[in-house]
Amino acid sequence: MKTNNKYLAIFQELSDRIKQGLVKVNETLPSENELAVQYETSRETIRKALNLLAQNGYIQKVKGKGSIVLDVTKMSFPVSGLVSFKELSQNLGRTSQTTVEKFGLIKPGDFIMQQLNLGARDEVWEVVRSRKIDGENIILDKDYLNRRHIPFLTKEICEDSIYRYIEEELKLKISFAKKEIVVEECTEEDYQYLDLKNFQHIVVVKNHVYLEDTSLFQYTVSRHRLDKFRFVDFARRGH
Amino acid sequence: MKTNNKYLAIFQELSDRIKQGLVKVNETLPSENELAVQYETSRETIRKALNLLAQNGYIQKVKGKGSIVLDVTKMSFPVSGLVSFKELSQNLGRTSQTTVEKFGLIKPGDFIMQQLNLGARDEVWEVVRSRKIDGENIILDKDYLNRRHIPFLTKEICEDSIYRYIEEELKLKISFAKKEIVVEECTEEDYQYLDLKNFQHIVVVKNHVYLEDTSLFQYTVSRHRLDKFRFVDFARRGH
DNA sequence: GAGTGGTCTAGACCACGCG
DNA sequence: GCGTGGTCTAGACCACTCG
Repeated sequence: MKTNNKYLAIFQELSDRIKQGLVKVNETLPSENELAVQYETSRETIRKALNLLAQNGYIQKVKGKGSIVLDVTKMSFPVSGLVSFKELSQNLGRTSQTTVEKFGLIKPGDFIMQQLNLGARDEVWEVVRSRKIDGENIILDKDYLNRRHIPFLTKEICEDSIYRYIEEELKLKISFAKKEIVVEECTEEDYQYLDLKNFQHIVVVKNHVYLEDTSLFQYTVSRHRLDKFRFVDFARRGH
Repeated sequence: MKTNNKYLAIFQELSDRIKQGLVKVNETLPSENELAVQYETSRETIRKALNLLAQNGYIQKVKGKGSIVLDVTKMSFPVSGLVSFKELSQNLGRTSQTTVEKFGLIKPGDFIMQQLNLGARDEVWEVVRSRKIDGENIILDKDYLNRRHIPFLTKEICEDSIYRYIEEELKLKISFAKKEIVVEECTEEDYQYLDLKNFQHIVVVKNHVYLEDTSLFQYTVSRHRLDKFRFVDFARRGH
């Protein structure tokens, strides 16, 4: 939202135009020199903006030719990166509902202690939430938050969005995550909280989430019913 | 492998050091100004290298402090991005074996025509390969390659690596892919070629792969046995 | 040969963390 | 106040595409 940054503003403007289809797919953008004149800035600043566009799949830069606009409509919606459920469902525009199934401050067991690099004295917030989409409980989110970073938390916050609270109220900066996707057998807990039909397996997304100062503050497990799971990504081949 | 690029060379050197543990986790790298002196280059060039390190999860840059080294050992290895099976299994260092189950030039059906944006006259190479790891057939790869881009192909090439052939022999530049991960019910074909035990579902990774000139040349479906599937990624939260 | 993007430079000013 | 990374500039040379 900051408009201090010239290159971010340019990136926003160009990506919006591409998303809205105002620029034709497979045609080139104006050259870097032209853009530099148009935006009254230097070429390096334009290049920063264009590199962002390329990283996010909006354009393909070809040496000697120009920056070709890619078809971004077919992507439907990239769900890679680090996005909270509330942000995700808002983007999807689907009716969704969150139920807090478990909430409390606990002394972590060995597994969680290890996942969060905790000492014997540390406490964590344990939050288990089910997500209902189009009338079915489909996702079970289990969060473990280090109390050192999140001293205070309520059930009401968890019903809304933990990330919103952390970023807007606590002013902490969530920075990056190590993410793992695997498939596991359903547990009793899954059957208890989700509408699982006859599925015996469940897709599990595990996240270790870090703050800007590189401290690990959250371990999250997101369990998705097989038939409703979808992960979309844009990948570049690095040379 | 090119060492023309100063910033790439610096990125390689620094990432190697971090991977080998020669730099301590949670300590900072030398400052950008120091590195600029050490490598006899300008600060912007150093910053290009450091940005690459940050994007790939090696460091976290903090304003006013420095570039903090992250623990890259716990990542095992990120399998995101765009990597062929041969490259992947080499990185894993596991015994693996590829069997070409089907190979030929076909007139594509409606579905493949749509996936590859083909016309009525176009032909595609259809390649079905099973991958045996540690004695079990676990992955079924189905590739569809546009003959306009790959005029010639042999079974022997498919037994080795199609990507190696495309990049090293044909000198084509594979550039980016749109990737989707879902879970589907097993098909007859899955049961025929894979050691599926009693699993009823299978993880499916679908890729649309593009060349540097943004032309779509390949549609790939990679079907993984549930219990052996694992996807690891490093994600940054964009603001 | 003209135009494109890719790399690199040497400087400048700013916002932030820390003592 | 000092050092850090973040942004921005104006210029340079190169490799590449295309007519």
